[in-house]
Amino acid sequence: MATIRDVCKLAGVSVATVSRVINNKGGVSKEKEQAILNSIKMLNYTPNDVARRLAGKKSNTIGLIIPNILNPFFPEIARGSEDAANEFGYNIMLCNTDNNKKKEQQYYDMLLNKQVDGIIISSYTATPSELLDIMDKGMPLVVVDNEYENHNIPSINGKNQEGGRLAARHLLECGCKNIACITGPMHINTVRDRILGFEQVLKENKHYKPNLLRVDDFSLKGGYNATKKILKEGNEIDGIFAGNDIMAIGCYKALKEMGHYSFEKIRLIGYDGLEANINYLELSSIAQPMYQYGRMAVELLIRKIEKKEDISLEKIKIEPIVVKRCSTILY
Amino acid sequence: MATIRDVCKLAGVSVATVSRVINNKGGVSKEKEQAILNSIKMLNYTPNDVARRLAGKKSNTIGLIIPNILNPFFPEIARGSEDAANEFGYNIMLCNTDNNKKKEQQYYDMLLNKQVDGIIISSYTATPSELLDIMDKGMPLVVVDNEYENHNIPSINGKNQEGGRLAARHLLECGCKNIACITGPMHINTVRDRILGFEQVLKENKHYKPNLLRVDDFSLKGGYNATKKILKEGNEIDGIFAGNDIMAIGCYKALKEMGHYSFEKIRLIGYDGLEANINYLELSSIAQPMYQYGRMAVELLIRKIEKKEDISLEKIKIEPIVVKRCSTILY
DNA sequence: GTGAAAGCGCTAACAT
DNA sequence: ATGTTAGCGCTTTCAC
Repeated sequence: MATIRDVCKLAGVSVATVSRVINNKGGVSKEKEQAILNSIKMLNYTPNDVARRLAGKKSNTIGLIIPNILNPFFPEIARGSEDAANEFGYNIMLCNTDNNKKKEQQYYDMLLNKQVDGIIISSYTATPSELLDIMDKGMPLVVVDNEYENHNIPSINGKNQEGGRLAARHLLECGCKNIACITGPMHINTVRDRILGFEQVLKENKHYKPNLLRVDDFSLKGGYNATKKILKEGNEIDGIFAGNDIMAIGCYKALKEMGHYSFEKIRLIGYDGLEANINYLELSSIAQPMYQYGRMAVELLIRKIEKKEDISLEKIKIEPIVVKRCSTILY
Repeated sequence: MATIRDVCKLAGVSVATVSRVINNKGGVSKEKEQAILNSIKMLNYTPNDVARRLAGKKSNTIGLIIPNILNPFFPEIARGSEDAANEFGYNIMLCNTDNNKKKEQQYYDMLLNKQVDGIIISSYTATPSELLDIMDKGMPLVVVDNEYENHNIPSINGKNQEGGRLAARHLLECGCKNIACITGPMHINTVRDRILGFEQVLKENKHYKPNLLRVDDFSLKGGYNATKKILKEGNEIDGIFAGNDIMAIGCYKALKEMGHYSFEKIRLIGYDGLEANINYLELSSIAQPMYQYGRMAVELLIRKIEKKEDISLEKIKIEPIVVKRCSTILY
């Protein structure tokens, strides 16, 4: 690979002048600039990112810390981040933590050590003080799919309470009166918010039934088991709000096995609005634009990295929308 | 962050001695070694990867080039790679190409420029000579989910012909006589091989019907459309081999819409064996261990990176297995 | 406008 | 066994 020295020899100038040109610093005569540009073309020269980084510049790399790329929620965030990063000339470093604090910590260290320019993190387990520590070390950071109310940590998050309200209202509009809620672990902020909004609307409409709430794994099996249980207990149910689309699929499976082949008697709505490839049952869902979350996180990060803007107060909240499909709208 | 100089000052030795210790080069007295180790602990020192790389060592980073992380096939490869990489102290740089040659080329350049230690690539479009060029530049490389017969390019790939044969045999065993094949584009090597094996077995059993082959997009919609077409043409069909699981889901959807709610009259088998979360219809499939592909690719790469082994002749071929589920085995 | 030279943090000859 | 020093490829200050 050609180095800056090859270029400056060929162009008959010093390294400093070449550096000025490749960094658009100005103060270089037209002739020399042209000569340098030509030499760069000739040699097919690209400045070495590693050396640049060591000399105190950017590494053009962003770390992406997520729980698990196998969870269909995260590829959308990853792809959104990667597309945006690519447009700005950055690469994405992918880190799966399984919500394991030790792995998470290990990745912070690796990313700091590799001197990435910024970190995007989606985690149920990260505490505000851990994140603030990272920011204090001068590492820009944006949280995705979570937020920290009383701390200056920039984040992109859906309005989960509002999403819960939308789900409740939609099921009520469908005529449901006995609505169950089958959800993931309540220690997850987004989950708690969804339930909060959901129950609020039910209470307002006098349809709140506390015994129709079931907590289980955020997985297909979790949705399946919870649904089976709640039905076997003999509860009268005519609607289900599932904590996410994967659980909703599990619910559907359970319903089907118990003889509910159509959604006539029991309506079902999920959360997230996963891509059609995955939600091919076309279950209704409260959709959030995860791909955009990824994009926005990168854009925010880059405002900080490149323009030194203070983004610490930016807590972006995205409005969810109801996607009405065949599990709530009957034909 | 502490540097090697902070450590050597605190320990009262030279940088070289510290370097010897952190690289386990030996030839350091017990006392000094202990002093250095202590200083490292005190200062919470970690050698800077960027500086190390610039001084001619590894960057502990591996590039992963795939078509699209949104395609449920690739998260498994990504997660397998990442897990293995992590165990060896490496990070993964994620690159989505959409099988676009320009993006692919751009990523090669970025990864070379970033001086990653190796590249894993899954691509329908990359030509052998492009890949050999990269290897010639001293960049270790492993191909996943593809292989190049007459070139010394290391690869991890499923035995696709064998997979096609397994699919055909299984459908025949189920009593199918008029078996359609709905597949993705034939310019993809893996696809061609699957069809080859599939047709071979049908021919051997005198059940080959050339007019029952349909090529469409490797997507849910592709499977859906192809199935509708083939049925509307009035073909007598009692079995379908779908090119991958996503297409199989599309087939299922079409079958259902055309009145085939069970698999009694038309059996269906897909390919890949996607994770249960995604294939919750529990369609039968010819399964390949994509997660392992990712792991093995990293392990191979690291043998080359760390032990300088010649891996250019390693073309690993993985045996697929038949996963019999409710779309071929009826209860 | 241009160049020489120091320095980023580390490794590896080469000396001692 | 240990230290000195010259790079790795780039940026940037400081002279000129």
